[in-house]
Amino acid sequence: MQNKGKYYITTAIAYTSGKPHIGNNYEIVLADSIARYKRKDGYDVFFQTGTDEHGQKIELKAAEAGVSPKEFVDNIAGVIKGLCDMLNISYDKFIRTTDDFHEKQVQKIFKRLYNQGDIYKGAYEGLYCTPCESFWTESQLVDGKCPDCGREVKPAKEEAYFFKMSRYADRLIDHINKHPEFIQPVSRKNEMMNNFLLPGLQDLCVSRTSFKWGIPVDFDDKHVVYVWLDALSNYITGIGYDADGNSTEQFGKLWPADLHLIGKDIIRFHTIYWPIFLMALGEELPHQIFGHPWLLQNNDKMSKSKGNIMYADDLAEVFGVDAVRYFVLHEMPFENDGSITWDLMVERLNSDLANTLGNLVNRTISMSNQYFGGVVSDKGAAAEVDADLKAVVTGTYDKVEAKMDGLRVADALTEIFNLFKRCNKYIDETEPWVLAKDEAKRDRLATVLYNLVESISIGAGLLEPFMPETAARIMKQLNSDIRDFASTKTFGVYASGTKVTDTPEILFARLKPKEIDAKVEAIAERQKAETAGEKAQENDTSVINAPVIDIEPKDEITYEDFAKMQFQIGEIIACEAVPKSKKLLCSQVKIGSQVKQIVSGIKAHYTPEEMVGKKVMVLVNLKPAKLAGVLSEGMLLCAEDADGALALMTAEKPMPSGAEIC
RNA sequence: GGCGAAGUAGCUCAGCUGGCUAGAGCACACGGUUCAUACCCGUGGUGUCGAGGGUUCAAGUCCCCCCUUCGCUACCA
Repeated sequence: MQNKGKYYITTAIAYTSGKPHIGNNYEIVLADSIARYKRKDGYDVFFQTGTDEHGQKIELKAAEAGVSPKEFVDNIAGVIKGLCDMLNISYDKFIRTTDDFHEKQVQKIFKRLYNQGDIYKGAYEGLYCTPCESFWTESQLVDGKCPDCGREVKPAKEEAYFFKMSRYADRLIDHINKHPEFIQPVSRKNEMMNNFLLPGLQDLCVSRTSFKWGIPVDFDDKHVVYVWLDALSNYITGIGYDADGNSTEQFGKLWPADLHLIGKDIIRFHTIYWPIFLMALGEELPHQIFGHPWLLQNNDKMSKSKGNIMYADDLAEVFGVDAVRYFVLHEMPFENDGSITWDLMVERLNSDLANTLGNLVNRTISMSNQYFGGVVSDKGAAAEVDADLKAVVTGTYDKVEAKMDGLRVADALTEIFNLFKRCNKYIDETEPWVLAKDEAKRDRLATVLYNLVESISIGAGLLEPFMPETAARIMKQLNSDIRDFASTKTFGVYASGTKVTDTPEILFARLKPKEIDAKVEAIAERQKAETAGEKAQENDTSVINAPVIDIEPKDEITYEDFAKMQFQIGEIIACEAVPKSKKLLCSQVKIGSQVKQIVSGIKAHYTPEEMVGKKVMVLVNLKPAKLAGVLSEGMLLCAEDADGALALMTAEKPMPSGAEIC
């Protein structure tokens, strides 16, 4: 194949807060298939993946585990890299955001953007609404007041750096409109335009002072660079970008990226903030960003304590690496989420891999051995039925190519399997076992088997980017080299007279769903045991390493300020979800002899049933307000942890409804 | 509440700018075959194309309204 130019593809970098499950690994298998395909198709491919290793969550998790953040991420990054290698991921570069060169460049980038005036510090002082905990731009204010609650906005207390997004918004809108392929699938493009770009972009906070585990802002070391400027930059730092203009030759060659493959949850950051950062740096924008759907396990939430998380290494142990690759690639639709279960895995393995492909290779080799001692020769005894077989087989590359151009990887695989199905049909059409009984048809029989071996070779050549091990195993049994794409378009390349193996190996063994039950059960038990172990460990270290949370201090208040607030114990006597709202619960709260209706955003943490009967802390004299159209006459108080989990405040000893809290 | 997507055979889904008797895979049933991993090949669907209106010679495909599910977003006192 001629050189078609460079192709730079990336995945999102994986967050090192824990071991990723199969739903996370899906992305990198998809990226690997595309990378291998493009490479084989004549592109000079550079494929980068890696890990995102900073942030408060990791700082906390490391503290919980009683190790330094660096030790923590070293461990997880090792696990993630191990999974990549296990899955045969052909990455050219595995970048870690704790890599020295990355950290240095992020600092330089930050400084440069600051010097250019794209990043500014505390410019929002005076436009911060404390009750709403929101920053507002001048244009968003209504009569100079908070557009949400109508109250005065005050100077911000949190010192932070912001990126002036609005400066580039129009250019980005223009770019998106002129490049319809930029955001894939297109439905995502509309979401970005309608929700963020057209209503007006807010500036983005790009630094934090509330935790330390990050890249320090070198000219103001109270601050660390907040996630996106750090993480997204990996796409350029990994290939030798330099913010001072001394980028490497490699960077000049590879940038802009041809494809950023990411999950649909982070499309906003890749299609809005990242392009704008690049514009600010004067670099070209990536050609395409594909926000792929998710691979879900049933509709069941995966959790370790339930023992139902599917990890790539467990799956590979039961089914084999290529079966896992096949499954995630085949089962994933282009736009909607796919689902994975053990039963579905078994079904796909049996029908596609064992029956259609494995059995085809096996029966072909068996016949060659049986009739010709394994020697496959083209005797030129053609017949009419051969024409269609050859047409289908040699035409498959073009079909696959068309699908891959549109990133329709699942459909590309289907085309390849259609080739194998056509081969099975060809066996029925030619009936080699009948030919074998007639000595006069020996040449014809040889030719039929040659045609089959040649067809399988072509199919294996096409299959290689998706299932590299399988392709290699097939060609080893056929005693020939793997085919390049060019030679999959010509029939008759397999060397006539080659002897295939006389001990055909089963490529994929059929499985019965029951056979894997025991293995699945063992995996579940192991996961449960691990969580139990982790919990025990947490308890052991909880006294010395208990995680703590620091929040931004608010202004000092006087006793008079405090005395204005009336807190009482309230008993929740009824509770129901607020219709048409996703997060709100509406409770009837008995406070002394009166009953107040209070709406709270805690649906994700408590069910209405759980709420009823609780005696909780209530701020009683808060001005009533309507939430989602429902009147709320007070506030239930909760504690909130770093992950946003909520816990209602209750009295330490039983207290009657209405008791004052003072 | 705003914006958007989807609702097609038991299951998973294709059906582009409207056009001939609405398709594929899996599962199921029957028939054929035996080289092969009880495999392969063939045959089999009266599906209200979510409900109801409308445009048109013609609508799963366009318009209106409704229902359901999902995504993004807002609210979250």
